[in-house]
Amino acid sequence: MTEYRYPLMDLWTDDNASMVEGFMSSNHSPLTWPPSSSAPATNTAADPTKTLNQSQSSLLLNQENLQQRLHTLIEFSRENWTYAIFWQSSVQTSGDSMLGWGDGYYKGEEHKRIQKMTSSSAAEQDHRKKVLRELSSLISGVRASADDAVDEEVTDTEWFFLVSMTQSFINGVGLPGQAFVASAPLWLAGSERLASSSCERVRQGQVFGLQTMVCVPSGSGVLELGSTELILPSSDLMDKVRVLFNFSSIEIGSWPLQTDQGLISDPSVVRIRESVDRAPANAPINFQEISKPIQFENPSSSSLTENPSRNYIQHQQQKEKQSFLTRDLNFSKFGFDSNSHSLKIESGEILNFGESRRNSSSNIISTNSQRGSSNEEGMLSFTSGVILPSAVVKSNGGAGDSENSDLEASVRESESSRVVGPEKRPRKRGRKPANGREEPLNHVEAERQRREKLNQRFYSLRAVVPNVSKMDKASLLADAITYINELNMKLQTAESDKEALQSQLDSLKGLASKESQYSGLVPRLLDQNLKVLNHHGNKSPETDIEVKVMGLEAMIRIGCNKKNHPAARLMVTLKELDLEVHHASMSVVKDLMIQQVTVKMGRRNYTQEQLRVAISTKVTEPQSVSNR
Amino acid sequence: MTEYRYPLMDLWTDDNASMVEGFMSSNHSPLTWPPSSSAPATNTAADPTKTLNQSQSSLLLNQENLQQRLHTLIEFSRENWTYAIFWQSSVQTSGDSMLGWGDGYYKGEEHKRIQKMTSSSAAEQDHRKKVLRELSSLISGVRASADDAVDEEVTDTEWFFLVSMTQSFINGVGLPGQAFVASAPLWLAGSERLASSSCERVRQGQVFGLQTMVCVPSGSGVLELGSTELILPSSDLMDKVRVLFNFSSIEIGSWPLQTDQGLISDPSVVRIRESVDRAPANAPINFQEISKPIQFENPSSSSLTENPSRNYIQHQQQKEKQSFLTRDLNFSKFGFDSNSHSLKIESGEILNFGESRRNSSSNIISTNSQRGSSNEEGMLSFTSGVILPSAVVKSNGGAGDSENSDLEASVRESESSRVVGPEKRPRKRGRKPANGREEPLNHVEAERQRREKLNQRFYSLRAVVPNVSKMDKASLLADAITYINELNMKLQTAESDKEALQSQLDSLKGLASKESQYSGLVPRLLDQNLKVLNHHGNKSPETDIEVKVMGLEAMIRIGCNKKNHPAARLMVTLKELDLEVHHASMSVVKDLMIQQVTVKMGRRNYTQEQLRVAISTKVTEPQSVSNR
DNA sequence: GCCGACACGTGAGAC
DNA sequence: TGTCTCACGTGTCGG
Repeated sequence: MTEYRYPLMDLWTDDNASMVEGFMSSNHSPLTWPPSSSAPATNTAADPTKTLNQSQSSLLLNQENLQQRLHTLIEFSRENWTYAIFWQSSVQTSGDSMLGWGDGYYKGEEHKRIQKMTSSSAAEQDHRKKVLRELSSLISGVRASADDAVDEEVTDTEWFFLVSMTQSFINGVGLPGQAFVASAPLWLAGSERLASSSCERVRQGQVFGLQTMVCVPSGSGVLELGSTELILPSSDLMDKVRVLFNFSSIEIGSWPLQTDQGLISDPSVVRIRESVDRAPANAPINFQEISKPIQFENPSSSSLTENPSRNYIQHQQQKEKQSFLTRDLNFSKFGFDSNSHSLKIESGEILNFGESRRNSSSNIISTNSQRGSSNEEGMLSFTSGVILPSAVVKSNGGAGDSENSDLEASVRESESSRVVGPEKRPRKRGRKPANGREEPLNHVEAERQRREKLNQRFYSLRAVVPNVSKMDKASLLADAITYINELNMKLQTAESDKEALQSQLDSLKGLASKESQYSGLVPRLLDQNLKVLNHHGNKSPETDIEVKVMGLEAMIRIGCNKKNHPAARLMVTLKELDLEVHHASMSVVKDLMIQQVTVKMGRRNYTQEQLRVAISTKVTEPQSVSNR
Repeated sequence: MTEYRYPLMDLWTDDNASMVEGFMSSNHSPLTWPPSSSAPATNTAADPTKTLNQSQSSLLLNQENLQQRLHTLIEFSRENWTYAIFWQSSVQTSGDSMLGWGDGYYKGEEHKRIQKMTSSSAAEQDHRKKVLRELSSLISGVRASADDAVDEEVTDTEWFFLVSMTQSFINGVGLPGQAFVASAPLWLAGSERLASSSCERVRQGQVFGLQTMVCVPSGSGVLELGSTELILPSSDLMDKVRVLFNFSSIEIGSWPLQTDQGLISDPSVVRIRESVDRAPANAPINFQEISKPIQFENPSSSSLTENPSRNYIQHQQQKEKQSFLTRDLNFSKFGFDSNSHSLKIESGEILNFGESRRNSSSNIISTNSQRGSSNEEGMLSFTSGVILPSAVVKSNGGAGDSENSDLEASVRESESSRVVGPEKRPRKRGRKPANGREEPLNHVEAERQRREKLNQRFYSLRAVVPNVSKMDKASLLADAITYINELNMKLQTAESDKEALQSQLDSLKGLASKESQYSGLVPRLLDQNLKVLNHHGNKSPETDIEVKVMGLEAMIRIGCNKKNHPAARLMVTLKELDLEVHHASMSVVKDLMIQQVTVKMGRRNYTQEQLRVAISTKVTEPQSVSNR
């Protein structure tokens, strides 16, 4: 595949600034999380050279785009989700798989703004504000008005969302982990359900006012949604997730309703159950230990493939090796060094190893400003550091964690553009101090960042446009244009179809209502169908299901109303459960259809109860989206 | 509005070349008009300063995008349109309004390829080929293999489309003009209807095999569609036009069916009725006379607004004034000068006055290669020249007309990159011949064109993405991304709604079908569904299907391999066909599954053959992955 | 060696 | 004033 690589960066920092500002300052609604909020993500692999190869698969999650998708998912959903988080999976050097913060979008609770604080005490509130204030002060200098921040209340869910950034789940731990390992969505609705969960995080969510939490595995991670409202499972959400997060691999079309217990086939996978959540808070963060073993600093040991662009990276590493060391060394300072108040984030600090070359005058460590990169060869695997202080609800360690690279960037920036007092360690190496004039050098940097930003956008676009033929920028744009046109077209067609159907329906309704005989039945049917429109699958009352499992064979007998093609539903269900129909017979008596099927279990073995539950949930669901 | 201006260019010429090639050469199907075909357009105003202001309204039609939209409109339409043309409106200095060629997309007649020539005589065919050959020779050098062009037949509609490029309509003349003036769509269906039209063009269309012609006013012009098939009016098309050509102003939502006569409120508007069409063919084209009075050459007389960017234009004009003159002077040569054989079109010749500055080394007249610009301050209003030879079906005047700026571009190009024999007039002004070395100069030019192309794409993207906030490139990209996501979302929602409605409808139909009176609607619906079903037709070999229809009941027997859940497929198929299962039985013998089903037909009545085809296509389809 | 695509540094306009 | 965006010419890489 000879495609051009676009550097995969996360975000441009002007949006960062707005995020911080939006969250901190009082004149913005603190409940509306700006679209670009994010925090360091976990990377997909600790070895950057491996990640480089991965980055050439064009389906990689890219942060910006991720944010957009989360945004779209939440805002266009019928249900009122409070937040969405994408937990990004990664493989540690130890071989463990881990889910860490990928990106998140916080919408907030709509009607809670007035009677804001329901559960949290004033002390807790003070604590939160304090943390945020410290965080804010760390990033102060972003805007002049940042000092008067955090006088706004911090809602429970807001806080829950915030601290989520620090969490991670190893090897199937917790709700996201379970969903990921089982490759099956988990839907917890109802406070009791949440409260009784085995997942500490879920219980905490319940404490913070959540009533619904959902985890949907999707591609390289897990999508988590939470709501303070009670939201029942619907295929609608699944469809949306499939559309927005279609990573070609995972099929989430049909899924039995599951609790977070059960259905995890191999219990041994859950190794370190909740150990993360029980890690001590306030643990000092020493990134030094963690970043050291990362191969990134040892280019000679990671010559896996002779990828030409990889040579760039290595070359880049050679040049910047020492800077990395110093950065990592200084890294533990963040959040504890009160001198960093004066640090300033310049817009557009972007981690930029994805770019191929730099000319000699610019061996800059252009770090990603807001989030650790989760998707490019440049990512530094700070994630291993993120694991440690997870679930830190107090002290600035937790919150500050999300800002580490930001701070790093600001450190670098302060070196390059401002004259900072001498440090113990030779921090200043990042930039050649003298290159003649100083002003154009900054300009150069700014321009570089602008280019970077643009490229970032390009890559994001690349991710949402299917079938981009030539990886070429121009072709990409052209394809995007045609794609948009096609989408408009399809949408238009779909909606005119919808209209036609609706009118057809209306006329039919008019007819049907004239019939005296059916007038009793029609309203019910309509009702039921309207529910279908709302995508809530409720059981029709008069369905009885009998399942008998005998060894590898099973017998299923269902009696139900003949409407809505129960035979099709049952057969599709069996197909999805991977049950091979051995014999089947359906008969209709008046309005009742009786189906009797014998199946052979294929690769999967279900218990009688599992089978019964799966079939009954699936079959009584009016609408299955499995076929299309 | 403080937005950055993107240069509004029409097309990049590599696509041009492919267009010419695709149309000319024999190894490409000549019926498939490449997506980038186009021809000189009329401008929206003769005064460039006015146009400049217009160009800052972001809704301006841009050629490339126009082409895309036409493409989309045709290809995604249910009906089988043969071509689509957008007639761009413009205001002459005389105050007259005029519709001229904006852009066109030719799809062709699908099944006519074999028995291609139906009406045109061999002489006519020769004539067409000759014209095309001359045209081809004019542009020869584009590709090495361009010499053996035009041995393919030129179909009637192809020719009709081609000569349309030369036509224009003043003040409500002709079908497009009437539609434009009346702001109402005109739909002519049926040969008689066309033949009896007052519009010469329409009658000619009928002669060339069209059965349907439609003109829909849209924004700054009129969209014309034609088809060799009989297509009855539908709101579907109108909707599509509204979506694709939504210029915010014109509402074409509901409209009475109208002929081309009548409904023009002010008959006086139709001033020069058909005078254009009756202009003598073969009239020599003297652009000199026409281009002279155009204000464009007289910047001092057009100081309407003190737009800063306008200063650029004027400055630009000052610099290039003389070139324009020479160009226009030389213009009449095109198509008659056999010496121009050796001219070459290099890719990416773009009319480029929209760009603000050029450094001193590049006072180039970068002309638009294929089409005259219809939308930017740089447009030359060649349209006034185009009027004259309109409806010229013979002589190369008609066809060559569409290539004038192309030729101009090639002239310029030949000057810049190749050493051409000395011309009578000082053509060479376009480029400073010496700037030191020669090789990097070409590189510079290439790079410039590449940038131009990119900008062009950007602008096109800008046109299809609504609500682009900041005109900034990066923001544009970001907005495009969110827009795509939103579209996907909406589409998904719409389709699930559609599905829900459909099922609702199905269930209701089940009820209503008991009323015998309402089977009149069925055939159309059925047809539609069968088309959908016939979309894919790969049958697996060892499936045998037996269908017997007896009145309202039908019996289906299928024997096939038990793999891939044939029962589920059959049941889903029956569900989709709205067949109510009365009884079914499936049994497996070794690898063979035998299914036997009796169904009752609901609202739809199928013939035995219909049912058999529908079921077999559907059931033998392994997986229907309609989306993506 | 030519061509296309890209990133880069740079000067300049806009706010 | 700085900040941001842009177009331009150039060096360079890969096909």
